Amino acid sequence: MSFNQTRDKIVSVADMLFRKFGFQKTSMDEIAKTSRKAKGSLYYHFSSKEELFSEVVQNEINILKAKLGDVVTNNEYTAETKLLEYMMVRMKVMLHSDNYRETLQAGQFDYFEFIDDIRKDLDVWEREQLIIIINEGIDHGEFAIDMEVGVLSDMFLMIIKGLEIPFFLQNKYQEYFPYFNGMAKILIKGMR
Amino acid sequence: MSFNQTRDKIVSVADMLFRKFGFQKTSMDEIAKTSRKAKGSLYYHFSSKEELFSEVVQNEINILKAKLGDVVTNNEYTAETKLLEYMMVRMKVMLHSDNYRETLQAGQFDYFEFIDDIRKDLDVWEREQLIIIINEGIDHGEFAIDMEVGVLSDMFLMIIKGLEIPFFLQNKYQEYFPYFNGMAKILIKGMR
DNA sequence: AGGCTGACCAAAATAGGTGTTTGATCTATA
DNA sequence: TATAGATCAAACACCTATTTTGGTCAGCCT
Repeated sequence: MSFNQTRDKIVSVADMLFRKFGFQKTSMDEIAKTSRKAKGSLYYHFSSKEELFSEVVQNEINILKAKLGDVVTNNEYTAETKLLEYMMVRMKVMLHSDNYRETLQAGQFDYFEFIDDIRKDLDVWEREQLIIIINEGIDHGEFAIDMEVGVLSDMFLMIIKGLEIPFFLQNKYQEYFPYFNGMAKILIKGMR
Repeated sequence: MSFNQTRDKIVSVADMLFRKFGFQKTSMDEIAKTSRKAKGSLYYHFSSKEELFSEVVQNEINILKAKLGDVVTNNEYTAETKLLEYMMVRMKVMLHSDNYRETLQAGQFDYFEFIDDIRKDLDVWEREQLIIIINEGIDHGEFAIDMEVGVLSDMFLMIIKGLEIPFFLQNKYQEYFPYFNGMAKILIKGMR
């Protein structure tokens, strides 16, 4: 097995186990045994358990970014549709990002501080995407905003992220998701 | 001391201690000693620790209801202003409802199931208030809604409650509150 | 009687000590 | 260079003894 094959194997096994048991309940020993590598090998490729987990989470976030990016750059959509799709796609993809979602509990405990950089990067990136959409909407005369675009973008993010906890950590996804589309429409209508 | 005086003393001491140490870290022994009553007295007035805590929480919720009720019945406000004020007042009052806020962690742990009834009552009540405001807005021609009022009310509640966790449990209140007013305005504008 | 007390109980939480598992390192190997 | 596995200190789980806890009850006081 080549360098990259071994590395990928470790990451995919780690992803599976972290998904199944969570960060703390998954040991490096278990990852080593399941991937049929020695523990030393894991530490040859990753400097720590946290770094390995970070990579797993980063992969999930890259998927999220890719799907959201598709929405933002899809020129068959109006700005309004983009905003709506952005919110819907985000929720749907997040539902399967088990490892990232686990880190949302950060507020309660003090694990996952090491993931803060990743989270902040995502925040900045999403803010940029929303600004792009909103500016596009303003240019096309779809939106008429009387406040700064950056602030508006922040508020959107605040709402979407505010819903992450009840949706995913309190398992209200099934209950609330049917309303989500209607709620997004009101939000967007408020920007016209 | 009369029956009611003793009872009030117990409740106010319990409120103080629960506020300070939380439900689990406050013992009935401590409440008894601090209020200079025998433990038996506590159990003469309240059937259990949970019931005592429930009363403390209920008091906080009654305050919240009173202040929100003032907004809803204030006829100097338009429906739009009522909605805006409702959201603002709710956040501000909630900030001081320490004991109720503690129960928001319910999703993570299994304490506080016994408070579910109280929480559901509040949900129902708030839903009613929002429906009142929205209907008023429709009657006065302020709002033009193309969906059922009950559903719209649910969505409003979902957003407000969704923000409780980041605001209060993740201590983002100071950071996010300045944006809250602007966000509420957009939401409300979406209903015109 | 109604309101309150404090000793009392079983169950739960805690403290202290032991052995195992854990994340991480290091030398050896091919 | 890439992988392996023995090895280490620290964290963790596990057991027992002790304390604390929520809750009860017979009786006291007014």
